[in-house]
Amino acid sequence: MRVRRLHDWPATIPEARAVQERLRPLADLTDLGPRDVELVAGLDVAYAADGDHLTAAVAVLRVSTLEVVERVTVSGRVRFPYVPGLFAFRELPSLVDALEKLQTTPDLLLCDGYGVAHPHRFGLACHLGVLADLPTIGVAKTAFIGAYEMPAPSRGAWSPIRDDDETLGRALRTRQNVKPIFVSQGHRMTLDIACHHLLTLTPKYRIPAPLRHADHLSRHGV
DNA sequence: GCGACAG
DNA sequence: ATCTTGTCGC
Repeated sequence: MRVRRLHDWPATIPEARAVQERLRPLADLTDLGPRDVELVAGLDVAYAADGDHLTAAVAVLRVSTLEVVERVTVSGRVRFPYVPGLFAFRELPSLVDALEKLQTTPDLLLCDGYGVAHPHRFGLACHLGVLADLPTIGVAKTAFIGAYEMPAPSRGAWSPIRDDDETLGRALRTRQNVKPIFVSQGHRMTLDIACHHLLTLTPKYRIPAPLRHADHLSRHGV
């Protein structure tokens, strides 16, 4: 699939911040998303022990069966340090390369990290959604910004992630008695519908199937 | 000013 | 993210 080139990859923190400010208005948080979602892609990046090389992976699954229909891997190098709030500039360059190798076009992208629940309301999921021009959901494994209360122990239970008077996402329990995942909107997807999709994509483990496959693919290959 | 801080 | 063993629970 094709990915829009809306900017060069910045090398400094001020440049990266400027890119976020410029792209933020392009993220759509009101669109309900596609009526039918058949193919969902999970994206993840694994780092080599040397801290310089990395592997970006994309796994596309058919929602109805959760079978993997396509896998793509790309090896690259770290181009940006890990800075909370600028995480996208570390992983997106290689993830975009991987997406461009994809033969199929997913209906929805699941990102490892936050979307709008971000210090400047433009996390990796929003960023990738704008560049790929596709609906995206941010799925994080640990809390970042905002406050939340632990949801009830049953699968499907959730509680809002809030920052003062705004709701930034949800702590969603995808498995009974297992700590929740942190969901936030990326692009062209409602928070409510996002959680709906995520529960469908998480029949057995804590992490949604597309992201589990991408994780394994990025570090073990296949 | 200090600490915290997606992966 | 990555470096790492055993162990509790469904």
